[in-house]
Amino acid sequence: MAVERWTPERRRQHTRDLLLDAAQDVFARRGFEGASLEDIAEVAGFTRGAIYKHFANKAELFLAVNERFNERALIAFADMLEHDLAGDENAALARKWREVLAPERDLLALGMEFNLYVLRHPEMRAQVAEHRRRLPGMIAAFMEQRAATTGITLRLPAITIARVILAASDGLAFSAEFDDDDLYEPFLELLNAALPAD
Amino acid sequence: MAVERWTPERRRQHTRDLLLDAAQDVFARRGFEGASLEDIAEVAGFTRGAIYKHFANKAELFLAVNERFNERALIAFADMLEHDLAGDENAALARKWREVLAPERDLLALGMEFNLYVLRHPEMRAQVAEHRRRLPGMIAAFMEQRAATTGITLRLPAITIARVILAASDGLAFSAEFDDDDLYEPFLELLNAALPAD
DNA sequence: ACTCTCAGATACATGAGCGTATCTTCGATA
DNA sequence: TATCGAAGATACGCTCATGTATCTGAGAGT
Repeated sequence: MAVERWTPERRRQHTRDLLLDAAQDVFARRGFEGASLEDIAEVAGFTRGAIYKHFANKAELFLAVNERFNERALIAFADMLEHDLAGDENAALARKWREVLAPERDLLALGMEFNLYVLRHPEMRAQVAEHRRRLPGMIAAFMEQRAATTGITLRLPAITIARVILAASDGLAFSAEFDDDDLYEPFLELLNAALPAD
Repeated sequence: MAVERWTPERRRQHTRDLLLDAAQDVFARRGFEGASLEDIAEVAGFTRGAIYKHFANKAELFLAVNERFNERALIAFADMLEHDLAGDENAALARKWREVLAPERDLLALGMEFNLYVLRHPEMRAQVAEHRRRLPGMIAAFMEQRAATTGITLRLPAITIARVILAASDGLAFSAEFDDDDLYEPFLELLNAALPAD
C-alpha cells in the first residue's frame, strides 16, 4: 500500500514518536529523576522546546512513555500467546517469555522504575489498573483453553494462577539480569507440576 | 546487664544510627535521586554537616542504609525460619513471610529502589552478591531439612527452588501492595503441590 | 505572492541540591 | 583550669535542571 502522505499532523506525530523513543531510552538508563529533559531532547535531535510543545511537563512525558510501552507489551504478549507457542516445551517457552517480557536490561529497569513511580503516586493507580487487569486475563484465557484441550483440571482458578505468574515474572527477569541465572525454566517446570488438581 | 557507657565513640555511633534511620525513611519515600540530604538531615534532627562527617557522599549513605537493611532482613528471616513456623499451615506461613520480607510499602519501595540502583551500577555487584547468595542458601537448607523429615524427594535442587522463591517474592510483595491482592497463599499452595518429585 | 499559524529554537528567571571549606562548641585529658 | 580534638553547624560557590516567555522560520491555505 502507499505510504502515508506527509501531512503536518503526521509530521507532528512523527517527532512526538521520536521524542518518546528518546525519552524511553534516557528514562530507562537514568531513571525518572535522574533523566534530564535536556538529554532527552538532545538524543531525539531536538531541544527542550520541542518537548514542551508536546508534553506539559516531565511527568506527563514519563507517563506517555509508559503508556506506549505497556500497550506494546500487551500486543507482543497477545501475539506470542496466539501464534508462537503452539506445542512448545518448557525450554522454548521460557525463552520466548523472557524475550517478550524482559527483552533487555534497560527495558527491565524502565519497568521497575515505572512500578516504583506508581507505588509512590497512588493517584495514578486508576490509570494503571486497566493494564494490570488485561494481562492476567489474557494468560488466564490461554491457560483455560490449554487445560481444556489437554483435559486437566486446574488446581486453582486460572486467573489466580495468572496473577501469580505475572507477579513472579518481574522478579525472574531481575534475577536473570542480575545473577544471570535463568530461573524461567525451573519456574515453568514447577508450575507444570503444580497446575493439575490431584 | 548494665547499659553501655556513654563514651564518645558510642555517641558517634548513635548519631550515625539516627542518620541512617532518617536516610532510610526519606530514601524509601522519595527514592535515591529524589531524596535530598537536607531533608534527611532535618528528619534526623541535624544538618548536612553531620552527614558529611559520617559519610563521604550521598551514594555512600545510600549504600550504608542498604547494608544495614539487608543485614537486618537476613537476621529476621533466619529467625523466622528457625523459630516461628514449626508446623504451620500455608495461611500462617504466608502471613509471616509477607511480614518479614515486605513489612510495609515504604520498605518495599526502598528495596526496589536499591535493586534498580545496583542494576544501573554494575560495579557494585560484588558487594551485593554476598547478600544474594546467603538468603537462598538459608531457604534451601530449610527446605532440605523439611523434605528429609517429611520424607519427600524434591523435584528440583533445593537451591534452585529457593532462588525461584526469592525471585518471585519481590513481585508478590508488589502485587500485594498495589493490587492489594494476596498472592502469597496461592503461590505457596502451588509450590507445595510442585515440590515432591513424582 | 502573502500572510498566518504553529513546530521548534533560543533566552531567561529561578531554585534546589551537592560538596567543600570554615567556624563553634563541648567534652576528654593533662 | 587550660588546651586540644573532633562532632556538628554555618556559610559559600557552583552546577544543573525545570518551566516559561519570546523569537524564528517553514509550510499551508487563500
